[in-house]
Amino acid sequence: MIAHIDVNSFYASCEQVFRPDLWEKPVVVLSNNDGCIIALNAQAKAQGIKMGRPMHEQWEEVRKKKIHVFSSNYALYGDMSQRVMETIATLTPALEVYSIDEAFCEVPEGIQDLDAYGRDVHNRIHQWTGLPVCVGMGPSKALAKVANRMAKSGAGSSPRVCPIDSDVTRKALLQRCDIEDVWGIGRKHAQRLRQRKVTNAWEFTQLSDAWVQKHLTVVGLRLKRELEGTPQLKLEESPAAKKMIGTAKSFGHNLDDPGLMQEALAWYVSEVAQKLREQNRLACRLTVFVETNRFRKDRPQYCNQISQRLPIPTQDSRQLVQVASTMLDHLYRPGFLYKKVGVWASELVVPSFTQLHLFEPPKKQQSSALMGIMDQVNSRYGKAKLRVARSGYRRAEWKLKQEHCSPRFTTQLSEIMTIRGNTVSSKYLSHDS
DNA sequence: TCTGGGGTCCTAGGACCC
DNA sequence: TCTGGGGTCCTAGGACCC
Repeated sequence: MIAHIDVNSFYASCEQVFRPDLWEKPVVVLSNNDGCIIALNAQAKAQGIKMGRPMHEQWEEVRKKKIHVFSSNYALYGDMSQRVMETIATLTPALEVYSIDEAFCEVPEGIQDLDAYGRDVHNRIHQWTGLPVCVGMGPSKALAKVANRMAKSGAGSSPRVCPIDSDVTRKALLQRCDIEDVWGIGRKHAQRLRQRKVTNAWEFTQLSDAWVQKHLTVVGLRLKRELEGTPQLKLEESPAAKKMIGTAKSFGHNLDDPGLMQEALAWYVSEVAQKLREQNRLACRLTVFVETNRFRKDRPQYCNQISQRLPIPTQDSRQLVQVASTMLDHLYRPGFLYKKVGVWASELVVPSFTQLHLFEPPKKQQSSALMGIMDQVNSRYGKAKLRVARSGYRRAEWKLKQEHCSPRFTTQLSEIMTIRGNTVSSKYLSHDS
């Protein structure tokens, strides 16, 4: 039996944990650049706020309804996530961390009362981290996901908990699960299925294998089996090695200055290089791309990318920045207002399996010693304190906008809360609290 | 004016091999 | 008039996830 656990409105809930003044209040969290709403709690939903909509259309409404707004604070969410996962690990023999706010785990052998187990999981996480979760259980991952969905909508056996432990409940819950809400059915597939009069998960399981495979590929077929109760997906206890590592962020303002774009790119490439070193991988291929703002109908649009195999696989920030910079020179066209530049490292290899170059002697040791020192300095004194010269002197002119960020309560000593007597006080709390 | 970021997997089609 | 078969590798694009 597999359990699926996820935190309700994770980002919004993280913001609320350290702000008792916001408990029971509507809270939303914004995407990078404060562009869109990417998380909202039940109170904000109840006020009619919608996920994914651009903020510039909603500011007025948000102010009028006194919704509390936060920029995303990944230092906080990442740390809270780790605490949740560590808590779940105390209640299961096997855990798969599926995303920042979700996990699959094995229900321990010999558990008779699934409902009680689900409540235990919920209570422990709530007590240890302050975060609310829902727990779904079923014989396959997809069914555990459906069960979780149902737990959220209150169709479970007790609040926040829902086991699928018989064919009767399986059928009943699949019938209550809209086709759009099935894990693996996105917007396009849902549309196509609706055209075939398939409106819920149960009807999906009644389609022929041939049709499903033809229109939804083998992935869809696998999903159908999972929903029928035959597990197709194993619990992945150790995270798979990354196949690509990249970063691509919108600028705070649109740019036409190639020098600033080079700075931003060098910064992103350095982040990617650091991740490569953390994960002990060398990149054999680098891809750089640029984009203008596709929403601006009044401006000419341009997007393009270049991908290049590296002569020698590397994780050295300097080499990667240099290659990427030349690629950007080729991509840049004057006369456009650029919104985004991005970079992906791919064809990642383990250092010991690296193919040597016939003509260039390896300089690996120097490079890795220098990069090692750079990483150490930065981990001690702060991100990018030591960096490639090309990046980041005029960062204010391109970095993303984050005007509503909460403190890094759990990972930065200078930002933790202070508590005096029975009042919670912090310079970050709003004045009316 | 302002519209996210970081990924994975699958398929089709073209280029190429003998 | 009639122009093969079996295979690999690569890329682009589309779908999905959180």
